[in-house]
Amino acid sequence: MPKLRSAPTLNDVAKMAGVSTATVSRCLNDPERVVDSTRTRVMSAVEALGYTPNFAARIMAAKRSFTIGAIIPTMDNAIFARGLQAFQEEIHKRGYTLLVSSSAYKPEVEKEQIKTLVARGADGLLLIGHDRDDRIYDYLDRQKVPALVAWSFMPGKRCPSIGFDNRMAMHALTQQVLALGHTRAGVVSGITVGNDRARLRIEGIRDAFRQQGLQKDALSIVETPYGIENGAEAFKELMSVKHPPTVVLCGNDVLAVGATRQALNVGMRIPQDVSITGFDDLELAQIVQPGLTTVHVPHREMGRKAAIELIDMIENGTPGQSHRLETQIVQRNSLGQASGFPQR
Amino acid sequence: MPKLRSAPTLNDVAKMAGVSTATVSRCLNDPERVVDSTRTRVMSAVEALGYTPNFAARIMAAKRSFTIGAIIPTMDNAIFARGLQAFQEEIHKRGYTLLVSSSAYKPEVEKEQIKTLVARGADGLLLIGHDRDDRIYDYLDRQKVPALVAWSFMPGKRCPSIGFDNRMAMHALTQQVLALGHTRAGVVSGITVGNDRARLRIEGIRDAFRQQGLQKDALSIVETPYGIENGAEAFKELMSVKHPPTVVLCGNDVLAVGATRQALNVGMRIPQDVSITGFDDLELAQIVQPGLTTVHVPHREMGRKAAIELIDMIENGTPGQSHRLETQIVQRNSLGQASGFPQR
DNA sequence: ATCATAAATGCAAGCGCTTACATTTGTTGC
DNA sequence: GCAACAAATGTAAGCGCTTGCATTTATGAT
Repeated sequence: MPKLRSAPTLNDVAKMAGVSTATVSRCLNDPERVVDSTRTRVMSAVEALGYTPNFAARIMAAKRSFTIGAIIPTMDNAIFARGLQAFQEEIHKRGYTLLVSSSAYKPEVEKEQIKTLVARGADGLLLIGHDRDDRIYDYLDRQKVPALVAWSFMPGKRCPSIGFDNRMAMHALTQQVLALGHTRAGVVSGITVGNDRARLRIEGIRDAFRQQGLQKDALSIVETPYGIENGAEAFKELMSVKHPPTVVLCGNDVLAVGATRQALNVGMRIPQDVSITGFDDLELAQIVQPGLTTVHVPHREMGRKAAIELIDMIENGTPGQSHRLETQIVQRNSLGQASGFPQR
Repeated sequence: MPKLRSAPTLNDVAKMAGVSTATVSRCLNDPERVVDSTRTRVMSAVEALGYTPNFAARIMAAKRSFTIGAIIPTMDNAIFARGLQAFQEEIHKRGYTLLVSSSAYKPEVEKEQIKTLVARGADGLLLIGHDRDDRIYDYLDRQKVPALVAWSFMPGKRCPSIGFDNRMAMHALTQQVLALGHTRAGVVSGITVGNDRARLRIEGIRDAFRQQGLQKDALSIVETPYGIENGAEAFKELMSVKHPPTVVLCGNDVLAVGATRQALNVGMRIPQDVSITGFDDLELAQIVQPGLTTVHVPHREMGRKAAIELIDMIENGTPGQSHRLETQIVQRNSLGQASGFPQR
C-alpha cells in the first residue's frame, strides 16, 4: 500500500542528510554545536524537503514553546489594541510569539481560554485586571505558568501587575471636574462584576465627591457593557430625570463617545449644557467633536514593560515585579464649567 | 531526591481512579463509551487532581487540535476587529478555538506566523487577502492545512475566498462621486505592495475615471500606511498643489478620518471646500464630523460565513467554496457636489 | 607517533496523549 | 447454566521532537 505523502519529519531530514535526528535538531536549535560541513548538508536537506518542525512535538519534548498567551476582554474595540500591539512587538523582538484570545468579558470563557493557552504550552500569560476566581491562580501555580496582570496596578495581589492606579486616576479627573463647579454628576461605567478597573474608577469618583463633602445622591451611576450604542443609551437614561447632572463621567472613551453622540442628537451643547469626560485617550477621543477630555493611559509603554517583565519571569523564574505607570489628564473641550458657575 | 511536584498527567488520573489511561482518555473525549460508575470515579479524580490535558500531546497523538488560526495584518485599529469577533464566535459555537496573530503588514512576518500556527497544529487558517508568495500555498498544501481568504473575493485563486469585490465597490463609490461633478480627485491609499485590497480599490477608481473619459492626471495618488496621522499627512500633501482636488477618496475609514481632521485643522469646510470618502464603515465613520460617506462592508457576516466555510473544509475535506458578499454605499455628509457645480 | 582533551555526533529514553486491537466482563436467549 | 455476542476496559505502539550520556573523531602538546 502506498504511503500517503505527508509532512516531512526530522527523521526524513536526518536520513536525507545522512546524520542522526539529534544532529538535525541541534542544527536547528543550537547551530554552533554542529560543524559547518554537516550543517550545510542538513540545511539543504531541510530546504529540499520543505521541512518545518512540529511544534506540538517540540513543546512536549522541550517543555518550552516560546509562546506567550494573552487573554483580553474584547477585540471589538480599540481599548486593548495599542497596548497589545506594543506587547507583541516587544516579545517578538525577544523571540517569542504571541497568541491572543478574547473572553468577551465572560469569566467562564476567560477561564477556558486560560486553560487552552496553558494546555497549548504557553510559557507565560498576560491577563487583564486582577478579578478572577482564586482557583485560576491555583491552577496557574500548579501548572507553573507565570502570569502577569496589566491595565491595573495592585501590588500584593496574587499576580504582579503592570499598570496604573485606576482609582487615583479617576479621582484626579473628578477633582478637576468638581473644581469647575459641578455638583451633580452622572456616571456611565462599564459592567463592574469581574472588572476591577471599572469598579476602581467608580471608587475614585466617590472619593472625590466625599472629599468635597458632597451628598451621596449627587452621583447617579449606570452600568453598561462597553460600546458606543450603550454609551448613548446610558446617557439618555441619566438625562431623563428632573434635575439631570451637569457632567457625565464615563468609564472609558468608547462610552463617552456614545454619550457625546446622544447629547448632540438631542440638541445639547457640549460643554455648555453638559460636560462629558472619558478614560483611556484612544484615538477616538481626538476625533470626536468636541475633543474629549479624558485620562491618558500610556498604553504602549504598558505593553512594552509587561513584555519585559513577563519574559523575565519566564526565563529567570523571578516572581515578577509590579510597575506603576503614570496617567495624565488630557484637556480637550468636552469639559467645562457647570452652567451658572461661578455663582455665590 | 524529592520529585518536583508538577502538573498532573493522564497517568496520575488513571492511577488515582484505578483504571487505564485509555479509559481516562475515553472518559474525556467520548464519554458514552465508558460506563457510568467508572466515569464518575474518573471524573472525580480529574477534579481532585485539577487535571487538564496537555494539548501538545493531544495534538500529536490525535493529529487534530480543534484550533483555527487567523493572521491579520494589524490589531492596531478596528479594521479587522468586528469581522474577526464574529468569526471567533461562530467557530467557538462549533467547538473550535481561535488563535490570532498579526503580521504588521509584513509578508515575511506573515509567513513566519503561518508556519508557527501550522506547526502548532492549527486545523485550518484564516488569511486576509490573496497576495502572498506561492510557496506559502505550496507549504500549506504539503502540510494539508486548509486555508481560506477573507476580505477579498477572487474565485479562481489558489485559496477560496469570502469577501467582497473591492474593485467594484470602489468603482461604484467613485461613480457616485463623479456624478456630483468632481473632475479632480486625490486618493489616499494604503500601501499596495502585498495588499490586493488596496490595489483593487485604486483600480476601481481608475475604472470609473476611465469610463467617464477623464484624463489620467485627474487623479493623484498617495500611498501611506494605515493610521489617522498618516491620513492627515497624505491629505496635506495632496492639497499642497496648485489645483488641489475637490474630493479625496480614501482607501479606508481610518485614513479618511485623518484626512478629515487635517482639513478641519486648516479651516476647510467639508464638503463645501473638499469632499472626503472612506471605506469600511467602521464606527469611526459615524462619529467623525461630518459623518463620513463610505462603503459599508458586512464584516460580521463575512466573519460568520468564513467560519462556516472553513470548518466545512476542515471536517469534510472539501476544497472550499468562495462567497461574494454585497457592499453598500453609505451616504453621510462628507461627500457633496464639486464646488461650482452644476455649471454649464 | 601518542595520548589526553575537547569537539562533534549518535543513541535511545522519554514528553503526555490517542487508538487499533486484545482481553475481560456483562447480557441474552434457550 | 452455557454459548454467543456485545459492551467495557486494558495493552502497548506510536505521534515528532529534545537531550543526557556514550561514543567517535579531531586537535594539539609532547
